Amino acid sequence: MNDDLPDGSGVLRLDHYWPYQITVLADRIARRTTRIVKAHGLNLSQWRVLAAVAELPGRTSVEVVRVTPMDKGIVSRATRVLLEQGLLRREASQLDGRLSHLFLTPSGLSLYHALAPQVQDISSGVCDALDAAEQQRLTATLRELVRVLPDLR
Amino acid sequence: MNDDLPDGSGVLRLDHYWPYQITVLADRIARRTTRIVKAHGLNLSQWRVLAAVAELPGRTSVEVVRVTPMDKGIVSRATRVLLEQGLLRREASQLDGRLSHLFLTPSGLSLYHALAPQVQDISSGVCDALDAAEQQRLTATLRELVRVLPDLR
DNA sequence: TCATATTAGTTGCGAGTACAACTAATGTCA
DNA sequence: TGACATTAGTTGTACTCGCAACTAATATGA
Repeated sequence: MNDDLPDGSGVLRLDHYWPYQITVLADRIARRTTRIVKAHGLNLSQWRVLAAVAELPGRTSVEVVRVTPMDKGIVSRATRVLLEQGLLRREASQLDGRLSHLFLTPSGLSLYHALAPQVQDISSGVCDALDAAEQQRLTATLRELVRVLPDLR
Repeated sequence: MNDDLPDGSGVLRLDHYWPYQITVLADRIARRTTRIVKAHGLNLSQWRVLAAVAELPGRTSVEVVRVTPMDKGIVSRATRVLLEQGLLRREASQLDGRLSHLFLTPSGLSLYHALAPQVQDISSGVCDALDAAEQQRLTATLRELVRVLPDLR
């Protein structure tokens, strides 16, 4: 992909460089998501923990870290706040005393169901710009990139 | 794109949701880039300013903010450090006393030429996973998404 | 030409993040 | 069994960021 390579002068063309495009997009998505969840008293990390637990109830902190671009320290602090706010509930594992499973409380679930559609609206308008085939290709390609670019943590 | 929609239960499937995939990818790119430039005494913001000025010498701070997912305060601080380190040079505009143009010094340019290939290597290995057509489509689609999802700042 | 609005850039400060050190529980293997 | 390594999760700390307030220069328009 020549778009990814510098021109003759050895200078990186930012707007033709896909890692840079992804960085810009991710920043815009994060700002919009932050704005939405902040209106309900959450920061972005707390929202991500909530969403990860909603997706698969019973996830442990380590599992949240694995599916999420967050440090385990951040997950720990976000979890504590969500527990204090009564949005999350924690159950110590019977099998392994080190870990505990996270679940949404009823109020956590209702907050999640209030927020998730708004967060999805960020992308739904954008998706209209792409036809179905393009969208399909995009997610497939992104999934491949995620697979090929492993996490260094 | 059904992949972007929640399943019947109203729960967002993170790994099928492209904004989330982009967030994960951007995080991995940022961590790797940070690691590379930190070894040369820069943080990520400082590197971004350096790269933006290298791409188009004479850019002002506001122009750097426009092409970059950074707050003007962050750009201001990053610029000051780069000026102090002798990597950047500033020229007050003759036409408008409020703005000044930024240029790389010789040592700034040589640092840029040392770092840029390493930063590019982050993606070049990854690109091998995609054939040329896929890569072409990816950048085109991303450019479209960037266009359609405007910056809120 | 003067009052008002806008823009470029800086700075203060509260909040959030990264990284590493730490505790406690479990796994490994002689 | 017992020494040692690994893993889950927490916490301390320095750094970074986001936002808004601020200064100074330019634009606007009666």
